[in-house]
Amino acid sequence: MRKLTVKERVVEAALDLFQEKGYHGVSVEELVEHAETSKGGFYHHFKSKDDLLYEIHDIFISYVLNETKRASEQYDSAIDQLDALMRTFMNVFNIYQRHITVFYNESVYLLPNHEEAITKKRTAYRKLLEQILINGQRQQVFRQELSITITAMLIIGTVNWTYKWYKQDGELTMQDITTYFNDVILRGVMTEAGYREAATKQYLL
Amino acid sequence: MRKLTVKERVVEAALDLFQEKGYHGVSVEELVEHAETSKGGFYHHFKSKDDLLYEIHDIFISYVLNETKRASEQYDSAIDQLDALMRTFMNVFNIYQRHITVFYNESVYLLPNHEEAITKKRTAYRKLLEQILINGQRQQVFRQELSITITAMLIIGTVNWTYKWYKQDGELTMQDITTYFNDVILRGVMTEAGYREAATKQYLL
DNA sequence: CCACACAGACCGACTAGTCGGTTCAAATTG
DNA sequence: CAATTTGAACCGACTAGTCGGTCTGTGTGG
Repeated sequence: MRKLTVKERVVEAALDLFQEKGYHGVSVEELVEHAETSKGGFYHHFKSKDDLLYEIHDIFISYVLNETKRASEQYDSAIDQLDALMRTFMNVFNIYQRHITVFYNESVYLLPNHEEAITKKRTAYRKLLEQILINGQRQQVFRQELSITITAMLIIGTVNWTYKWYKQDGELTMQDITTYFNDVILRGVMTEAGYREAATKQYLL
Repeated sequence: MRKLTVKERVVEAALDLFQEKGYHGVSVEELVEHAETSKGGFYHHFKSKDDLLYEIHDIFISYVLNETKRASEQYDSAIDQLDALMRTFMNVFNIYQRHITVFYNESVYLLPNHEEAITKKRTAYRKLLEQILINGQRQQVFRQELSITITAMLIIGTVNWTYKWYKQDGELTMQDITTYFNDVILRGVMTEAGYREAATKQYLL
């Protein structure tokens, strides 16, 4: 385990403190104390307190976006793609839950200054999911009468909300949760043909 | 339309401003200006700025809790109950979307001071939903292998997340959205017997 | 005249960000 | 290889401003 840089220590401290007390509940003073650095050190690496919040967001959203793209490109079947997307997102919880929590709690304060950069990546992610749903309709495995937009929102809502209640040391693992989610969502969106494919591939309980 | 009281004007102003700029993005100064009152007026009605945030939350959660209880008590069938719960929650969006937005965005800052009061009502709501799912399993209309906890979280996540993207003046009405949500979720959780009941009752697309 | 609703000047605590200064390791030079 | 230079990393006292909350005063309806 290599020694952490100051910048990394600051991010670590921020994740712990922001998650607990919120962005506005933690002063830069308190932050640098936990990170075992100083005000000077902090402002050497970050333009502002706001800038730190943005970086935390970007670390996480970039990772999710890349991983999801990579994962879904490995498959042709929309059912496989949807499963991959879900698993990818749920996997990053184990690494990035603190980032996600901080991001969703504080995004109101972040938006005015970094709106463009944020919206871009979030839209890209939504499009990725919507494309999978469209693929599924083309492949006749997802029902034609589905609204792409609303279905996408249902899925995003389901996975995103997990940050509000998932506990890493709880009795449910991310594996379990994803399996359940996939089961309910797939059954909810699939056609008969899709059902047969998913059953064969053991996606259902 | 009767004249609004100072207290009501403050709450109205808070909902508009907090939704846009967040709780910490709005000073009491700015708030009372928008509400066309003064600091004295504000502190005559509220113990603190924090207290206002709590009231906003309580107005909304109390309403949802009562309405949901009332709605689900009207039915014996778990399918009807789940539909009623969904419709109730989605309906309050048209009245309380601003409350909900403020509440979820700022709940981190609210918790330390009002933890007990908040947790109580939120837990009550979750229990209500879980009980409906259990009823459904007893009635053999929801699948036995469902995890009550995870399914409840999927549903709560789906409906709660709506505050992030639903626009009152958008092309989708809350009616449309709820119908889609119900369709996907019901298909996801039901047994064959449940499917026949729901189809008869026109809950599916 | 008194209780209540409200006004707004004021206070004190707190905090984001600055800035002159220090350290130290690596690059440059003679 | 020592002597010297350089500059990035880091420090922390300080500032300028903000903002939640208080307090005294004032008008008003009963």
